[in-house]
Amino acid sequence: MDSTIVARPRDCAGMLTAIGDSLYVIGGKWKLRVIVALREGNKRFNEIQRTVDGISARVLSSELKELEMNGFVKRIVHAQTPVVVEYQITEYADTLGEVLRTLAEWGIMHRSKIRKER
Amino acid sequence: MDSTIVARPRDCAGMLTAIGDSLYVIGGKWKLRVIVALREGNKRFNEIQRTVDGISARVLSSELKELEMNGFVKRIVHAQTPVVVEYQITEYADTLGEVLRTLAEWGIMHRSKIRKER
DNA sequence: ATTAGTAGTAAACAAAAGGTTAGTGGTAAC
DNA sequence: GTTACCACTAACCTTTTGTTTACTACTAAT
Repeated sequence: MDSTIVARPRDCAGMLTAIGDSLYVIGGKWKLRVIVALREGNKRFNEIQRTVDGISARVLSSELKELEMNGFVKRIVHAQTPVVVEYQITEYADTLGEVLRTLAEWGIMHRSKIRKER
Repeated sequence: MDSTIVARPRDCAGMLTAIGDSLYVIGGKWKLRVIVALREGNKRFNEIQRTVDGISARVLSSELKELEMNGFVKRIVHAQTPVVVEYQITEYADTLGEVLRTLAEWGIMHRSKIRKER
């Protein structure tokens, strides 16, 4: 048993720092989308770029570096002709499963609400 | 029974558009934090600004306008001396409950992981 | 009488995020 | 022999986001 606030941030302050922590790592326009693309089994740079609609090579490159630094992705270089680079999703990225699920569900719900309102 | 893809986006394309839809509305640095602050019962402009650490008046003002446009917040003006403005969270904002919960839980988990790694 | 709180807005600016274009050096298909 | 794919990256530019300061016009406390 621990007495520190750890599991359920019902209080506003705890909720705010916890959500702040999440957004610091997986916030922004692209990070979650790249993770979703990789969960499907996509692996190569251009493949990811084709899957994640609208992302530029420059931005994808920097997002992948940050995702690697945070332990969501492993970069594997096959030093052959031509150089093939694989991006592999890690087990740690699986901890985002619920976040992705609830976000996707909410997105679907919201879209259908908008459709009805027109 | 409907045959359209609606409930569970296991496929990557559906997941990507659904998450895109969510981020379009609740993405960015501040939106979810302002919603969390309002869920606690906070209501007035300066009160929200004090709760959401780091937000400037200008940004809070524009975030509140967007949140109002998207149906998460109602702005209620009590035209008295001095003018008091209440920001009330709507029922629709409650649909974000699960999203907030999973994000907060992940944030807590991630922080403790980082702590262990040091 | 000064200070602080009420809810903001305008202006000017800085910083962060993102887009576009062009290019590397090699292979492989048409 | 031209085009296209591979995995990027540098340079430059635009857009978005955010900060700071100052200001409104009135009230309540010290």
